[in-house]
Amino acid sequence: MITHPLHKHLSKEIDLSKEEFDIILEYFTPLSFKKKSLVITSNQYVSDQYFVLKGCLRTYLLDTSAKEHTLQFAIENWWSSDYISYYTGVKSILNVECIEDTDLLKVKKEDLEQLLLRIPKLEHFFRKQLESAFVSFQKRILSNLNNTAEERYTTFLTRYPNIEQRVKNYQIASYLGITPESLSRIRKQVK
Amino acid sequence: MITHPLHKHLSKEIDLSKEEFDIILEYFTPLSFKKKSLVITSNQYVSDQYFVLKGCLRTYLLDTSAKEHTLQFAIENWWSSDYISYYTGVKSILNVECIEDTDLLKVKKEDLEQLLLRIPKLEHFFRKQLESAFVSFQKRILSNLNNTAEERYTTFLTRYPNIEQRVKNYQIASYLGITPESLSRIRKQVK
DNA sequence: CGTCTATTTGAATGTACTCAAAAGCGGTGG
DNA sequence: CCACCGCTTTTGAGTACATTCAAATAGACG
Repeated sequence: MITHPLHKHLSKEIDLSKEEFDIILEYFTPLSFKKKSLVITSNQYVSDQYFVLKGCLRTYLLDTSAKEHTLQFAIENWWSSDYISYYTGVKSILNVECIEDTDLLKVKKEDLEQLLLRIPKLEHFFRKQLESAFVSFQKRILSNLNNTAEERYTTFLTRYPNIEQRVKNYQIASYLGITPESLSRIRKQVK
Repeated sequence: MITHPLHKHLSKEIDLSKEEFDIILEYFTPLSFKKKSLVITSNQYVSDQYFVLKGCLRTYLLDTSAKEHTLQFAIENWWSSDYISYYTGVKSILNVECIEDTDLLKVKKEDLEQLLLRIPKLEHFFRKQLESAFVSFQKRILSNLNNTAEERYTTFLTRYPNIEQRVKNYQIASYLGITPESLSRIRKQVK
């Protein structure tokens, strides 16, 4: 019987014995953050990624006029990081903040690469993970090109179910690329 | 001395002997297309991806009002497919057309997966490939959220250098998410 | 209960869009 | 080589829609 959330999550793609999973788990460090604290800030070299056990993260860009542009939300069983920095080695331009009190599992890039060598099945998992992340970002670009803000909003609600209660509307607006006022008017229409 | 374009391309990430590359090459089928022909059309199951030897491809979505939305261009040494269909197994929604007479190397998904087992280094290559594709799509989303159409246009020109001569402006407009008329006015500004 | 933050509403502004027409460009055939 | 045709780009005018700014309302939290 699989009880650990990360074990459950990995099991969607690969079979792992209790023993294998225990090895994996040793590579991860549990961390707890209070609401509003920042897990990643801009202008750093990011060498970790995070698995969300409980809570909710938001990844956003702060532009030159101090406006926030939300790239991604991450709830339970999602992964998060500044992947631009993580993968390419440049300094981060993104911030990752906790929208709620949040429990994370952190893993260092180097450690993960080692772990992938030790447990090759995991490499398969992370390739699949990347594939689906790639696909969902492609879909988002198509949605930006093809759909109105109202359509994107309803798509958002189905993609992040039950997230309205957890996330501020102005944060959703900044994900959709519109102002809070525009989202407010869209929400009035939708009803 | 490495002469084959695909060998050169793979060598940016991994070392391959002539013998190894010859094995790899057997998995690929050369194809030639005339300008304006479609490599992939919507409503199919896509099980191949393509490496561009010569020419230029454009991947686009045709919406309900018959407008085209360009997801990607692919010139020499780029890969192309409908990756949403390829990775998730759903029917394609995208079209891939040849903007010029184009020479491709085609590889079947099943064959590629086999090949990855046979030559594990290649798996590393394709993971890296996915990572950088993922990163560039994240950047594009951020750019859509953060930048004006004019900024996105100049970014586009640096990301696809020397492509202006090869691609119609209305196709660039459909990549940027604006009308050809708007792009025309932007181009007038930029000068 | 009061304060701070988030959301809604309204009015004015601006930016990108649509539609229509003209100009430019490239390829083909006479 | 030139003239024509089709396609692309540009230009202009009117329109629609999202934005900004400001103010009012609603909600959350100590």
